[in-house]
Amino acid sequence: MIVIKNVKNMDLENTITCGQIFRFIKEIDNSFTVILCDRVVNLKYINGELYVDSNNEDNLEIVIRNYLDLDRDYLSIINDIKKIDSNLKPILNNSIGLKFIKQEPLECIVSYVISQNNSVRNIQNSLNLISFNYGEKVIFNNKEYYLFPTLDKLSKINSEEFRECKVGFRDKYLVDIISAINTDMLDINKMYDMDSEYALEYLMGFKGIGMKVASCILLFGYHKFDVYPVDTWVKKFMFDNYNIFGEENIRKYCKEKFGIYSGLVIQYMFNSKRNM
DNA sequence: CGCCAGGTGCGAA
DNA sequence: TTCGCACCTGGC
Repeated sequence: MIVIKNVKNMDLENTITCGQIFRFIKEIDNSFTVILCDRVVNLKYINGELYVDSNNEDNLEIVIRNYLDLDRDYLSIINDIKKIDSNLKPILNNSIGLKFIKQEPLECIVSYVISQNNSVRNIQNSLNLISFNYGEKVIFNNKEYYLFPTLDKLSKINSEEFRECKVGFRDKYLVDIISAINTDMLDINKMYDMDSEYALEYLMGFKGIGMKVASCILLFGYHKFDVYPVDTWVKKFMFDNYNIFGEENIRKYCKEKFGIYSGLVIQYMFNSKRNM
């Protein structure tokens, strides 16, 4: 167990449960157990201190600081956005403490391909099945957990085996995309350096990745904050509050108004549906 | 039962 | 280029 002190403006529950990640467990003591790519961690936030327990304590503070993006000043970003549009104050105040989790690109890509036309519960179920069947077993606090499989393991799963993990018609997309990653046709490292617009087009060149999924991958897997998934909730919000209708109009409006913060603003809008 | 879930690919106009 | 539709799965 380690303690990370002086963690300001942290809404751990919202950050974990707002839909960025799928593999977490809310414990009865209000802590959260989260399965990262290489370890299982239990997180508890009390009065500005983050208590972190894990089966693997190597570089634990660094790993968690990076994963939860603790060193970015989200409060000043939120204040900047308020200056751009004061009408967003209620939503922004509601999102104080929401961090953007730095996900592993590979798991992020698989997760969001599965997410298309799917429910959160089904997505979680599929990802847990894939991990159970093909991932490394980890014992933590006397319980068994399964890490998300490595690329090598994933690349050996065929479409029928994916179906057994209840991914449905997305099986073929997964096989093809994972094969592309494995052969560097889809270079998941190169995307860090790509311009957002280019990276979107690049990802959408693969079947099973449309605008929504590509946006989520770049926002959550690569922290490209100028990319924004426009979903049904955001559409409703924009229509109700700005009388703007249609995905393209929403994109244009947000890009002009919020620029490099567009992705954050959109996520705050999405997040607001949960608590307001 | 039928409908829908943080969509996407496909074929038809 | 745009439009409508089918699609695994599980919950309601």
